[in-house]
Amino acid sequence: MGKTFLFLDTITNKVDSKGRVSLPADYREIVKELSTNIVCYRSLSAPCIEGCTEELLAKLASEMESSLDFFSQTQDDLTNLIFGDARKFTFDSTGRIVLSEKLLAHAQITDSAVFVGKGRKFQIWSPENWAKEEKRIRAEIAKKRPSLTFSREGN
Amino acid sequence: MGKTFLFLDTITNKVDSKGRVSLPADYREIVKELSTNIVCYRSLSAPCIEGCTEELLAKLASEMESSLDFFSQTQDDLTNLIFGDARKFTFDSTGRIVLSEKLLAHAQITDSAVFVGKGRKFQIWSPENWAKEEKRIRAEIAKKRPSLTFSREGN
DNA sequence: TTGATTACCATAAAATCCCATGCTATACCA
DNA sequence: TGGTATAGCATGGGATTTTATGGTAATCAA
Repeated sequence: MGKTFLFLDTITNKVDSKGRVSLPADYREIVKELSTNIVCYRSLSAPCIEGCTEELLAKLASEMESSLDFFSQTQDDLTNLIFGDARKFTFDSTGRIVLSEKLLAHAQITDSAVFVGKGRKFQIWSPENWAKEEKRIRAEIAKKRPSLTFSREGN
Repeated sequence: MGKTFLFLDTITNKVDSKGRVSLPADYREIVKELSTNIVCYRSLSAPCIEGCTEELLAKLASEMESSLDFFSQTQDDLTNLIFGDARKFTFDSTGRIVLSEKLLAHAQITDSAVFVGKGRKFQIWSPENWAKEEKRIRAEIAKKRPSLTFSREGN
């Protein structure tokens, strides 16, 4: 059934005055392969845009579809937040999507966007925020698992 | 197999003196794709209009038929309310539906309508009420999952 | 016939598509 | 191995299509 796919790598592309960005070629490949679409929304936990396949969101929707959930208040709140914010993004023949003003503002992106693969999902950051975030993550990891650090050349 | 479809995004359109509103293009696409209809009714829990595909209501109806659980009586009452209130809305060649006085009044909509995607369903709010509601939801979610909140400075 | 509802036309703005160009990484050949 | 051809990708700009929305005509019911 579900084909395996992973959003990987970290790629920086330019955002032009119309808000257009090239979706990394590998991501486009996934979309075509699964004949699905890309869906993006403001991350709830960080100043970045989050993206995934429409498929993944649809699965979420199906789980909330049963009659037991039809009238649930909490479900209602959650779905409003997620689906109300998310939007489908189709790319043109040259592989670009147009990010909305709302998303760009949330991620503080102006003229460059960093795509960061996260497996089933991916994130889009401004170069500045991503630099900070990456540093934070590495520091966090180093703190939690000092045994993993073996060379200092990276930092 | 049910095709995947999702009502997404938050879109504000004008309501003219006749009660006409453009159904967002993406929503129209879904209706055409599934060759179904849009059904709207007064929300039972909020001052807004709720909408979904005719298909979904049909599914809800069959689930109620076979549901024997403890709460079925209550749910039965709720579905009665919905089915009694719901009406089919077809859009014209320019993509507009005409909302009834009853629905507009319930949602306190005068000259602008905010469509909020909820996955299999969507809601229609007045801009004022939606602003309040969105604030309420975000506060609610933040309370329940404080780990999700972030500060703009980046900690 | 009159009031109300529904269908159709027109226009401006916005979103989308497509062509052309430059760049980069890989393949290929001497 | 080094230099060059090639294919794929990113990006700029302009043409085209869609969409929202105001207005008018046609249809229906009382």
